[in-house]
Amino acid sequence: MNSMERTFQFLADVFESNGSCLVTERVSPSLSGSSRRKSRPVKRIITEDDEEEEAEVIQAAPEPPPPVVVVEEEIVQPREEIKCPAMHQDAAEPLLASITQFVNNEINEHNLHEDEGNTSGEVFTNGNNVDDMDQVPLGTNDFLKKVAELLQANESGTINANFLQAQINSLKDTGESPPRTTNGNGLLTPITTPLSPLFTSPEQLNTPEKLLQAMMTPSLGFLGSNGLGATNTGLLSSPLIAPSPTLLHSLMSTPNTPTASVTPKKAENRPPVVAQTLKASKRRLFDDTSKIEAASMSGEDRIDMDELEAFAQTFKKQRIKFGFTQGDVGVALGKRYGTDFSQTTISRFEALNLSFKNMCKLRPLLKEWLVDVEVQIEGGATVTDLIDKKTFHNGNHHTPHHSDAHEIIHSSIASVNANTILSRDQHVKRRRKRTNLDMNQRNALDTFFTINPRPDHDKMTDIANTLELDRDVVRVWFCNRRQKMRRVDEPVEGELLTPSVSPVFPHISSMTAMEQIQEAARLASCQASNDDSDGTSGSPDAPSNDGCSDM
DNA sequence: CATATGCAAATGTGT
DNA sequence: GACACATTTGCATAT
Repeated sequence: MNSMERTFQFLADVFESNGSCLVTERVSPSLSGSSRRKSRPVKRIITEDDEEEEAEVIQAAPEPPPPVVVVEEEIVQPREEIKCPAMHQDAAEPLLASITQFVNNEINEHNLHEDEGNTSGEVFTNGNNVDDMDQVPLGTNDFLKKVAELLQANESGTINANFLQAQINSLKDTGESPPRTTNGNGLLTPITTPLSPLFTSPEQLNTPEKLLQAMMTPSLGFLGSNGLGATNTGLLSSPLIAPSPTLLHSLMSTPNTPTASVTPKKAENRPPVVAQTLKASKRRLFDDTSKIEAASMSGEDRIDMDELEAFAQTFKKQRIKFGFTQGDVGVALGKRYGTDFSQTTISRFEALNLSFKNMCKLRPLLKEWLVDVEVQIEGGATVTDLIDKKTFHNGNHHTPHHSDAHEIIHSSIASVNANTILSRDQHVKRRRKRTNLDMNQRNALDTFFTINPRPDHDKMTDIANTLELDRDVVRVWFCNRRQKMRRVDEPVEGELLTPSVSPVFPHISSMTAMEQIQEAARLASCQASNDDSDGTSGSPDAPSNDGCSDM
């Protein structure tokens, strides 16, 4: 989608959202706690339906907005709460008319007088589409240029509601840019429709003027050549003058994608616990942490985020080009750094589905690996060679034993000058392989938890023995379980949550404590596949009998 | 088969 | 060492 398409698409959306709120309410971002999870993915490539945070960071930029041609301050400032009355279908027309009028005014005022445009502080470095606008003299910003382009095509000095609507319809129907050719509907009538009475407050983004201003602001995504915004280089594109992201979110909001402005249940000193359930489904944009981090950043650092995105993109491209799968990369990294990563992690990295911090942490590793691979290939190595090596390593993957990893690295991966890295990563603290609890173990643990969520050391040991699990695994399980329970117990508004105590056993709730204990013990012993279920070791029943006392 | 994602295990940090 | 809480990471499985 080019800027014009987006612009019109936006308009189309606006008019299409019957009965919907053009600008949805949004609570103060700083407190919104919309992300209950402290750390959320960095992904910031805005997709059509992204409705949350994102530019908060940018907005927090301390720098004052540079002098700009068209963008007025009022849209540089807006933040926090933005509400508006719902815009109904019948309000569309007046609004459309207003927009049209506004555009006309803007054009007249800013551009049509100017000749070859690009006068005052005008910068259009991204110059997308500019070239094919031969004689469009507009010089204020892309949007107006587009409008002018259309006008020109329409051979009219003005545009009107019908024309706009036609463009919108055209866009909606074809999914393409509105045609440049004459629209020819005799659409030269100046607009006379007054502003919709629905939009009156200057504080809100509910006037066509503001809508347009928003649209004309590259950082809002309606203009510019891509969704990254990184390539918008003109003054108007400067993130520093970006209007509140709130605007964007508001603008992008639809009834179906409510701005998840979840009110934090607790004060900032104790951030709300995250219910990962919902969050995980939509890892996206900047999280609170990122915002904070980014907010404290200045210029260059912030660019880093763009670099991050760019790198992720590049990385993926190269990776694919070289024929590596995500899993391959994960393993390769393991060889180099002693701690391999899963396909999942690589996938998330590429998709920017990691926290900002996490992205930053992984980037250098991936970067090095990529560089080495590139060097090797340039040095004559065939992709096949690399893949072979890679494959070879894969073979060892299943024996992720610390020391082994090093051997492997030294021997085979030598190709990729791992030496450097290795020396630096002698520590190689391997992450414990994720334990996969089977159903019986889960059930038993849940039951134990029901009985006593905080078993002491001894009970923990008993449970571990009973379930044939590492005591640490059990301990961690209880920790995580309690964590989960807290989340459930303190659900944030609007969150779907399951009962705190896992209903693993449909019948469990009707059981007495003792029955539950016995059941747990039974399961435990069953799954243990051992013989001495009669408790010669005293384990099966021990934890239960003792443990139940406190419940 | 490769990649994306839900859920939760493991880890890090501070107390 | 244990706990709470936040965060990272990966298994299992969906796409």
